[in-house]
Amino acid sequence: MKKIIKQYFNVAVSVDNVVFGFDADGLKVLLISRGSEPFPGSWALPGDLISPEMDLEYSAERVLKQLTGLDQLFMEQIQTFGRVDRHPFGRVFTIAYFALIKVEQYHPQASSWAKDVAWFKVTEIPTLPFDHREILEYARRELKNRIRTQTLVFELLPKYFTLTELQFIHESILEEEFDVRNFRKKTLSSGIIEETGKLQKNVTHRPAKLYRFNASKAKQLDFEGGIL
Amino acid sequence: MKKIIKQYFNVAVSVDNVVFGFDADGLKVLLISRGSEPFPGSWALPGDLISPEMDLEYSAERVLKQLTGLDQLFMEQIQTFGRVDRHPFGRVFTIAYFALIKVEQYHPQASSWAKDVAWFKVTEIPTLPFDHREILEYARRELKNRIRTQTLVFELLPKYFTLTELQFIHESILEEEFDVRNFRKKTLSSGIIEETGKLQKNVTHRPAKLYRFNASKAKQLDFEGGIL
DNA sequence: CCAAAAGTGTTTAAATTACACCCATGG
DNA sequence: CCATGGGTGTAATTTAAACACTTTTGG
Repeated sequence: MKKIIKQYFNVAVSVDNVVFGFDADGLKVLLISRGSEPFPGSWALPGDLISPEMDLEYSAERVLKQLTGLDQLFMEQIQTFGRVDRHPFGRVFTIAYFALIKVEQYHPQASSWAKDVAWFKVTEIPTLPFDHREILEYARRELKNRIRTQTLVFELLPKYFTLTELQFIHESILEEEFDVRNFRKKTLSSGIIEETGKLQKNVTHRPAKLYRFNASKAKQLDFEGGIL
Repeated sequence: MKKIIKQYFNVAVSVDNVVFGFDADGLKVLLISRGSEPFPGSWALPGDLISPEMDLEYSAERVLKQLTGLDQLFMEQIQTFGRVDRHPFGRVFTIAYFALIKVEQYHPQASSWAKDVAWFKVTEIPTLPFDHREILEYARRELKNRIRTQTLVFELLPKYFTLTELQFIHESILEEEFDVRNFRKKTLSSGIIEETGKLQKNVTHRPAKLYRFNASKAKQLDFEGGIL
């Protein structure tokens, strides 16, 4: 028993969060500027070693909150990365999560050892330490899959949104274009988004109708897949 | 740095493998009878603590080989489980993998601390220790998803198989029935399975044609999804 | 000749794709 | 009145679903 502890209970576990956000110029990822070893000064996924006393799910939320102030986000586990040499301090397994955020409604702020925090377009990511690049690419693929098979696109949109935004977000994530009329027909016929009667304000063109996701209708219809 | 080591490098990581097999009476899972603490004598998923010197992927293969003799199987990571109290010896994160096996072509044998090894129908699983029940159910759901989105059903079938077997395996995994004619139309039209000219032998009814998966054709067609 | 599973086509309904013009607003 | 993005319908094609009888073999 003592031998077992010595032989096996000597590794560490971390979580790394891939936080996706969405705004007028497309899909973004939240990175922090590291203020401690290893790799101080470099942009990286908000992640940290986790303490043995907390459940895994909760640890992921806590790390994110500690580094960025973000809380109460939609989060799901994606994959664990365990290459022997992925961390310079020793053997660290990292469990990657992704989180989806309504950019307008939260204001991430660096805290703890994070010196800064910023959104980066997914097409303009700087060099990342550890295997964070690999984790990010994996997360992007998973987001593609899950946007098609789960009803989670609304986690990225504000409460009121236009169909054009809904289409643009799908196009950004799936890296594919859709026909405007077919897209509208399909999404509206799902029965899970509804008109609000409101219109866009202060736009220099015909104002678009604002829609909202009807979660209770979705539940009632047993709607669980993607909207496309 | 020393503090960090003391504070974080004191947990363990294990892998647990959910090995799916398929034969005439349906979908099976391979379990071992545990010959060591904790839970000696109980049936469990073949899994074990892993050593800090090996890559994660390789650890999963190695644990499976050590306990059951099985090697060179198709394996994929599914999810990591990290409830604080899931292991009585301390904080153990476990990374679950699933493996798919052609039952006819391998003969699992208990070794190391596994005292026995046996196939159990997925509908007749005994009580399992740790959170193995939860892991198994998660693996079944993942298998359902992946059978529809990846070309992996052939990992469970022998080299030569009948279309009835192909249909039965889909029905077993997806827990859903399909129309014979529609099933055959769809699978054959995929272009990735081919007749071999061979027939079943020693059956007490009209012998079925034997087909085989044409992997190079699949690659050529960029066929990546499920066959249904 | 019987039992048991293999094998085979057509019709209907539903979903997907392709495609082009007018509308409402602010400046 | 112009620029900008919002908004709309129909026909053609493809895909999915429903459905019942004949064939081949071994015993």
